[in-house]
Amino acid sequence: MLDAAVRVFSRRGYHGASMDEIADDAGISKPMVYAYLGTKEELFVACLHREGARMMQAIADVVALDLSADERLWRSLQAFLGFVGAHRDGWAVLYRQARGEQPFAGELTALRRRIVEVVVGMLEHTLRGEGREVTETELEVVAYALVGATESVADWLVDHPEADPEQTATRMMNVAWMGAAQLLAGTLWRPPNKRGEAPS
Amino acid sequence: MLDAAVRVFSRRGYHGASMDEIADDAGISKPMVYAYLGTKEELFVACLHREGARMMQAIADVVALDLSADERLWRSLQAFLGFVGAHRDGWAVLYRQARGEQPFAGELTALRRRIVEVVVGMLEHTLRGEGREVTETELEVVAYALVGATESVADWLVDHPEADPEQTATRMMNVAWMGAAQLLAGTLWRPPNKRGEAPS
DNA sequence: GCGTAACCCTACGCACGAGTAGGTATGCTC
DNA sequence: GAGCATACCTACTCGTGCGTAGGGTTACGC
Repeated sequence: MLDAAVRVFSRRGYHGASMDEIADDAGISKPMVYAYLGTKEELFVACLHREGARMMQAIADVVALDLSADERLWRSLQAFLGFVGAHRDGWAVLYRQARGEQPFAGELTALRRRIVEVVVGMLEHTLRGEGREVTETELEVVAYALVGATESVADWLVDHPEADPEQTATRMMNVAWMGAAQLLAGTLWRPPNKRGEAPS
Repeated sequence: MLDAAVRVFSRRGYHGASMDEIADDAGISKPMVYAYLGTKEELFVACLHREGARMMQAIADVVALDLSADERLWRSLQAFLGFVGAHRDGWAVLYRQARGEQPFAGELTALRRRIVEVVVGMLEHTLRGEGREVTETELEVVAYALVGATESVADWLVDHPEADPEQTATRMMNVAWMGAAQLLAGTLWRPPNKRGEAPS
């Protein structure tokens, strides 16, 4: 039922998808779709929520495990990339469609916010262990960078079906974690200060 | 003229924007829009090309400079984030709208491909200098990760107008470059191999 | 067998917006 | 000043697709 909607939305885009086609794909008629799931907008939101919840679940399952910081990150990346690999349609709906349409951008932002919070939590947890202090904004930017990097690689993965999600996760680690490891160790990169600018 | 189109597209989205509104915003009438810029689709492509070209130019200008690897990356990040900060509408059109719509996804993929190639070039150039060998795929994944991370941070920047693009670029460096620095130095993260999996 | 109710369909109304036809004003040529 | 071209607008046609009204079909009660 929702599956059909997700398929069609992912093929045609939100606007390109007609309720007729969704009904057709689901093997029922249009009024039934309206009876069960309401308007097109409600239907799309329902898809969004289900796919989003599934994704969060896949990640949360891994984060909940009691693992070392690096392995937890690696496993999360695997979970995320694995999920995207296995639910390409859902991913397309979530990230390629929802983002552009104002009515849904908010939903997506909320989802992403939850993911970022998970990542911030992981970073914070590790930092606490190391006894270092970092500002909230700092963490947020880093988390956004990690999440964005992973999303981008997920996109790449969708376009390269021959690639192995697990190996890709490992490659991600080679950028993300090695960078984060430096940060956690307190090594900072500083801009060259040639023109005598006053540091903030 | 195109400016008005970019504004409206960024506010309403591709489908949400009506030619009437674009004409109105531009201070002319609809037939004039058709006379000057053709159909809605052609108009959008024109916006895409202009904004894309501007962005590439902003980056290319910096990449062309003869700089050390880290400073070049940092300056590129600054150029990119600075551009996004200064052209939020254009960015919204490019990345939030074009991505979801099949007719334009190709254009965007091409643009992104060019950016990735620039990044791959930077990485390769540096690696050559270090005398190390890495596979093309490896580089591509890393480049996608960097580009994605930056796009994501750019999005964050759009939603946080109070943030300073330059400082944000520096923060990005703290993830991207410190990670890349490890890679360039040949330090690799390897997955824990608890369950006796055969390494590939 | 007939009423009735649950269920699902075909076929439509209606709004919206892309693209255009035909008219009007302003300036330029002779 | 008549003829003409250029620049622009108002007002329309027409397709498309969301949402629904009203009809057919099956199953059950009496």
